[in-house]
Amino acid sequence: MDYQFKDIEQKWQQFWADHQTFKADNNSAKPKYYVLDMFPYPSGAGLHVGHPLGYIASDIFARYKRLKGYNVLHPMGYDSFGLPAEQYAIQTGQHPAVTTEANIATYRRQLDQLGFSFDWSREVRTSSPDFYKWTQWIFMQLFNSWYNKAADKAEPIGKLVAHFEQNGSAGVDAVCDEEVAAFTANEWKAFPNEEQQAELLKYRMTYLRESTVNWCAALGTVLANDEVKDGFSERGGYPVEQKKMMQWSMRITAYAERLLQGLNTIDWPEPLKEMQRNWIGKSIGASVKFPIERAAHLSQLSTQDIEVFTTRVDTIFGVTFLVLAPEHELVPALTTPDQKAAIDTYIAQSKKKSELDRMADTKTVSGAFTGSYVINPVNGEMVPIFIADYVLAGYGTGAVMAVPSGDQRDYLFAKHFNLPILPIIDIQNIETEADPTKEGKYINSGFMNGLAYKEATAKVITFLEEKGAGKAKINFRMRDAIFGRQRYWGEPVPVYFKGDLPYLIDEKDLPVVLPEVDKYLPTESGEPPLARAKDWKYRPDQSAPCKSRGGESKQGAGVAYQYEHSTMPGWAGSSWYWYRYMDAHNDQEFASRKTIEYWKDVDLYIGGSEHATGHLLYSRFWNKFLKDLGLVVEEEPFKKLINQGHIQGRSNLVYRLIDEMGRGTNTFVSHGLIKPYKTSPLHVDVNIIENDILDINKFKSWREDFKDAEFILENGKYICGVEIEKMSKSKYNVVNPDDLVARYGADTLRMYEMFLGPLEQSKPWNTNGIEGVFKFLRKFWKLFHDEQLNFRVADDAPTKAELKSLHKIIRKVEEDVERFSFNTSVSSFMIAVNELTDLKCNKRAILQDLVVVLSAYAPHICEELWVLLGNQPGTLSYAPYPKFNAEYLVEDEFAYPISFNGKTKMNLNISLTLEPSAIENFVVNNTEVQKYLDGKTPKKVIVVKGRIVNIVL
RNA sequence: GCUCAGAUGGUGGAACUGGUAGACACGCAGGACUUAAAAUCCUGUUCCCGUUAAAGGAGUGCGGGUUCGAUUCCCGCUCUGAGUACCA
Repeated sequence: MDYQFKDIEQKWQQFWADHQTFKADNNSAKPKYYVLDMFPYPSGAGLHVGHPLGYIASDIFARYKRLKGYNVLHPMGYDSFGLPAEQYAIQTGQHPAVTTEANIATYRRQLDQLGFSFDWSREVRTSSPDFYKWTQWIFMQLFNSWYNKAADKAEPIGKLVAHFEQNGSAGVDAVCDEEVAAFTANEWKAFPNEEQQAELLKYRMTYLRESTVNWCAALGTVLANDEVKDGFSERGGYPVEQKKMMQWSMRITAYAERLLQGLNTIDWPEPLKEMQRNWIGKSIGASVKFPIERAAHLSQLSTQDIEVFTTRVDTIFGVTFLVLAPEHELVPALTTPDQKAAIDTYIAQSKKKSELDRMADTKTVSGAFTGSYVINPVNGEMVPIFIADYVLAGYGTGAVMAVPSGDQRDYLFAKHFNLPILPIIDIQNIETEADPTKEGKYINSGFMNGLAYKEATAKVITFLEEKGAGKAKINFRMRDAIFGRQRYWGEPVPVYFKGDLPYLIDEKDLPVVLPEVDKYLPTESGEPPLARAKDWKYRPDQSAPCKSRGGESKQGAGVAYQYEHSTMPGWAGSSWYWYRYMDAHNDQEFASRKTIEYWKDVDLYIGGSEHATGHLLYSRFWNKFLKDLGLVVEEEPFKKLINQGHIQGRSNLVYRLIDEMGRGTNTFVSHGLIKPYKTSPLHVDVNIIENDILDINKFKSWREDFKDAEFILENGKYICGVEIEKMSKSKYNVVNPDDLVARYGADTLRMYEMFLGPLEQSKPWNTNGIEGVFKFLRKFWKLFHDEQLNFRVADDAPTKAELKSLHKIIRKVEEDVERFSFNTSVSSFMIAVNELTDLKCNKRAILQDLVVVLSAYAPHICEELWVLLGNQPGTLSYAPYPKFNAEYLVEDEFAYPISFNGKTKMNLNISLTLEPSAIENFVVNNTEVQKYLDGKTPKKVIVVKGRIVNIVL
């Protein structure tokens, strides 16, 4: 039979599904290996040809590891909460669950036809109540925990309460809100419960507080920093403004240092680690308090000082002014009556400036004087206070000490406002710009004069600490993550309110299921969509008895409390989902201790780098938290991570001739001939084009108005123009895997996607060349068949040449897969099959091993041939990978390249047993070499055994 | 601006620790088979000069350097892509 990929692929996909061939065992004597893909959001558009790239790579790896004798966990699921389904629901009234279900069905069909070896019995969906029950449960653990800096880990809140009861707030070293109260043990015990709860909320790992959020009015929701790009929402591109709101937050900053340090222990791409480091943004410096000069108008001011953060506390004698962000809370109080007008104007001005303007315009210097002064703690000098929008309210303390001699922004500001610029290091050159040098000795710096950078910094910090005016401090750029979204299609937060205070619902009442609503929009009063749910209230007294506490059932008319109306953000479910795959159907725990101890962590994670500062950071955070509570065993969840590149679209263009009136005609000019004509380019469906040549008939029937189109051809063909851009429907450049599978089969598509180039490289999709892979598979099929296409393999002993081809590929694939170089293995498979075809090899001893080696890449055709070879159906996936034997590759001769001054001129066959001196002798006396030598004696002869001979003339 | 990644034929790419640059494939050209097409097979294909299948020369973004020998290492630059942005 000929290679009937359609029948073969359907048959084996069915077989794998029926026999659960890839079901992983939670208990095995084999070593474990966990291969994970970033699970997709099931969008309505389905998969395009770029999506499976990473899945194909991980599938090859997973299949390879099975052959190598590992117990492989390779699951798949759906990150199925998200905005598009909700937007669609708003437009159509269709429940997001319905849309999501339909989209998942499409995804599943598309994934299935590519022959992935997923263990579908473990499928997860973040929007399913069985799953989000545990997302809510983890939220509850976060609510019930605080971060103990002394232990450097999160601990149950009960431990903190016990401390309060014993010692009051003294001796607590926690990561918490800034304005926590100080109290004794007795005071604590005397607090009413509400006050205790309010105080505890300032310590919890997830907490409620008023924060400035990115509010997107068009989407009716709050966005995370990484969902905002240049002042616009990443999704939809709507304007985003700053707004103060009560919001759930996650105390990820507690883990800043551990998140940073952990990066050194994991095998991730360096650029990705760098992105996380920048995001965490650790800077080591000092905080300094500048006492406010007590001018008459400041008598009412509550605070004594202005605190700044600086990384160059050594330059403090060079401070000639202070700058506050316009939004700084002390600005109104500091402003003197005669400066009030100027300050108000400036604040109004900078408020008007959008985020975008502020970024675009970094050159113009602007600011205003408050009229007030502070005292420099090191020398008692009066320092004027300005406001300017180059200081950001959200970073550090929102105030900086300005050292114009060392900082360029301060320098420009000083020039503009005619403020003094004081050099503080002897070698500083501040003629035209600031000089931030750390070399040289200090001058104009009081007790630091004559010192070098290191001693000076140490000395000034000691001085400030003794005076109580400052201390060494580490500052992080990373902020706590806002955890609430004013949307419908997300996990409900398992919290209800008594007055203003949040309380967790009882664990036995999990999951809090998303209620039905009439519309998926915010209410008229601006409440989130969940506020629309009718009679959606929590009645703690009516909830069923809790067995673990042995409580009694109290039926009756309990008080009804309001649930939290915001839902969790998109990253909630994806921050722990890999644990659920370990034990996907457990209804007692998010995953059992036993399975977690077995699978531990993800050995290989493949996905896009766009998740660097979102999903991948939040996942590490939750993992560390779960580790602190002893719920999981590893500090880092993803041991090794590979970023697959992005597949860009490759658009094809036709060129429509424009007539004298400037109107488009129905004549199209081939790309190579457009120069003399006036044309306008037009996107054309890439699916009616092959090798950039337009199929004219298909073009005519593609769109009604082109049915009478005429063409100006070159060499009888219409050649299209090419442009690389994003893959999108409007550009007609979307290539659907379904079409390619129908035409060439999944095995061809899988191998072609790998053949395209290195996995980690981004590249435009180009279907040109897929034929080469298809031909290869047919050639492979033919090895097992005679001229009449009857299956025929011989049991003869293989020849040396055949064994050499086989063992070359056995070793090559091992090496390539281990270093994720899938493209080079595909080439090597082609070479092997070309060689065996030339050798007319149809020996079972060779072909059977070749089938095993290729099966990771092209599983369907290999399963079919495996059975034709007489093996049990379904055993191929767990067959042992053939053992490489170096003996078959041993050569006794090598064609040494002979080069003169590094230029290769010829090759000479020389025995590999010869030693360098003998080789030199042989080469120099060779008549051909003599010709090149032309009677001269070589200055030097370099011989590298088994590699090269270089003759220096 | 800063950080990171990259640049090799007409195209995708290969060359793993410095050792025959262009493997493998696409495309193109020519040929075989065929009434024709598809499929298949064969030959050629980095560029320049040139021919009897000669013999040369240049060549991995640009300019230097180290080395017997550099796509690979070092220095300086150009361009492309990604991330980030007044971070004190």
